[in-house]
Amino acid sequence: MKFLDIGEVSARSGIRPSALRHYEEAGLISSVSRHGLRRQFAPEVLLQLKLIALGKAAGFSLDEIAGMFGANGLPDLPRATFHQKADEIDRQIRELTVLSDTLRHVADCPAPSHMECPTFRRLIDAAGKPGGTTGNGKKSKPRLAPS
Amino acid sequence: MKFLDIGEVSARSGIRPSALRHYEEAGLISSVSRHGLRRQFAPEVLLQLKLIALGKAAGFSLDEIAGMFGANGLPDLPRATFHQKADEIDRQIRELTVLSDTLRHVADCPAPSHMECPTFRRLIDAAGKPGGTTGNGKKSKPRLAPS
DNA sequence: GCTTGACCTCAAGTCGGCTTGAAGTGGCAG
DNA sequence: CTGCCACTTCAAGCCGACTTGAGGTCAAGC
Repeated sequence: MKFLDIGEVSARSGIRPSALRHYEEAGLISSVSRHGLRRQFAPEVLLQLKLIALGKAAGFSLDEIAGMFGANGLPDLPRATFHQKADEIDRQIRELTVLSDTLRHVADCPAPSHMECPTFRRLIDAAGKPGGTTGNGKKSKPRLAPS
Repeated sequence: MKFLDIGEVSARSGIRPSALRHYEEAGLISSVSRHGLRRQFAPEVLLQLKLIALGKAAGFSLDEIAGMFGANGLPDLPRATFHQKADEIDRQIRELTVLSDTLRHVADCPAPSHMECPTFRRLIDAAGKPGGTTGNGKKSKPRLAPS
């Protein structure tokens, strides 16, 4: 069995060793053994890391991700939870769509004051509404992978 | 002209006074005057705050948002910039769509090991690609509104 | 057998976006 | 006039997700 040491995992995943150690500490991944001091990772970890990246992109915290995909990398949460997460993301998508539309409108609308443009206000109002979910306390923000 | 003091803005927007002061300091909003010590806000600030919420939901930092919509609340960047931001957001939307699809798949696919499911792997691979876009390495994280 | 260089641990630092706390101000109801 | 209480400022603290740095270990190549 060919294991990977942290440098190789880092090179192949683009994730820094310090972050990988951090993930291991957080229980998101696990090394199969040590070679001397050095962690040895199974190749599957690369796939797990993609999953983690995905979760992060969705705005989940490392803890949440750890909950979804155990250190073994296999998802085993109640299906309903995933649907719920997916719904949450879909809501986020709708908001982003509004934002995108709004930005394009702002770019194109010749009105002197956007605040008075009905289209603009309609767009913004639409953004405010999405489902009253707004009271929670924390939202994540995803951007793609940190280089 | 009827101005709002910070408590009223807070009540109407759901944003804490401390956050509003923070926004003012960051140049995202501005108070029109003071009544004694107290900031007086024009009612338009409520609309501006929606814009800000929108921007945050999109993952922009406060600085970026301040850049898009000045303290006057009026966007006055070069139109091309807005189109560019919109394109960026559209890209983000595509990524989130993949994630949402993946989560639903995970919830529904009966395969014993997702890692071996071709659909799953295809989705994950798709997610991995979106490549080098912003390369910035950091984006903010929105979870729902902080209560 | 000694150097090298990739790895190790642990503590502390960083950054964004606020929140919290202490100490002060001042408009307005009574 | 007095007291209240919402506001004010400023500094410090917090959280998540890492990064950085100091000091240490150790397998392998010369």
